Amino acid sequence: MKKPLIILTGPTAVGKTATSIALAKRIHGEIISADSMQIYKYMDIGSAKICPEEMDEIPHYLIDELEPTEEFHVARFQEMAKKAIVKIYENGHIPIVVGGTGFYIQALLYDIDFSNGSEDTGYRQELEDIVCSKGVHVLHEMLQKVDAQAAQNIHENNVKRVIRALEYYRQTGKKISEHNEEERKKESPYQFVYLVLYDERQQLYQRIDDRVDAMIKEGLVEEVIGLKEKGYTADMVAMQGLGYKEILAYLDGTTTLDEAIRILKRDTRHFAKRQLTWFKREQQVLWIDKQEYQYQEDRILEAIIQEIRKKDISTC
RNA sequence: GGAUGGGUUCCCGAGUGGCCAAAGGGGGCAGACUGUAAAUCUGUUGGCAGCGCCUUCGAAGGUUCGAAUCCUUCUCCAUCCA
Repeated sequence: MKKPLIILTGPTAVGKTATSIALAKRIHGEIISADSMQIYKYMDIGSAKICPEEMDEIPHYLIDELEPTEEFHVARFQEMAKKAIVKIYENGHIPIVVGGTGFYIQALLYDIDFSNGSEDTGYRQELEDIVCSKGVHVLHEMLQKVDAQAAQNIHENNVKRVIRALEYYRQTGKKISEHNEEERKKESPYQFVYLVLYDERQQLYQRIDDRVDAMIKEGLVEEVIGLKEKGYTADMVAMQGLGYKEILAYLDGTTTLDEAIRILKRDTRHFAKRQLTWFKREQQVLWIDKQEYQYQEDRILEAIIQEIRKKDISTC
């Protein structure tokens, strides 16, 4: 019998955190955050991180584990999350993966193989130089020569992905398109329930706007000033998160605060849309439409519990 | 009251006789995604229907084979002079 794994996700600001705590308490779960930003220390307000009081005794993993200077990526997430899962099983509890980073969830759920080498900064730099001097088309043609399928899948303007495909070939001698093809066929090693909290667009966008306003009130600007004072700069991955890059632009005098807030709201909406697109194409997801339950938390929770029971996962 | 500049498709904004349903940007909508993913990238955006038709460039008239583009009047906005 496969081991149980519950995934509770959805677009940003839909209300995952509150529901996750209620669920964890109900089914003896422990929470693993699948969030590319909440892993970082000192970035609390902008990442909408759950605070210790809200956790309400429920153990949380992958929150506040890294310094903003550290790099975080899928492979690392997967490694850390798998360790957390083992620990939770040892505790006799059920792991609940909560967070909005669909890519990370997929990597964990299907145990995608990322074992082939680490990034080769030298080679990447070399490729970036080619883009600068000769343009994106030349780089794309290089990919065309070694992996025609990948070249067809990846638009030449998507330099990051073209570089990764080239890097993959260089490190492994294999085509990334073939690797992806194989990984795609994988079956999940878990007995899982993939829940996506959903709300209609208008409603969601309103919540996003309200949440950004609330973040400003809670001191997002001060938080970013603090990070700046600690020496964290815009070029670090952590500082490219929503809420940080926009406020940083304001602090650097590039925009006014009002403009920064406007952009932040807009970018967050765009982000929510991308998340929804991702979940739509994921297999076996169960959508929990909040409207259907009149936005009542207890009814939403009941619906979730029912879905979990259908999968024969113990909820005692 | 006079002078000048201007009113363009959801918004900003180009276009000064045909190649204009109208550049470009924004926003919206849709999509991709297998080591930066809160990132990166793509498509689409008047209506109906098969490169055809219909409505659109402040309003109404006019010139012309043909107008968002020229003329007339009206209207609104901006700035300046009284």
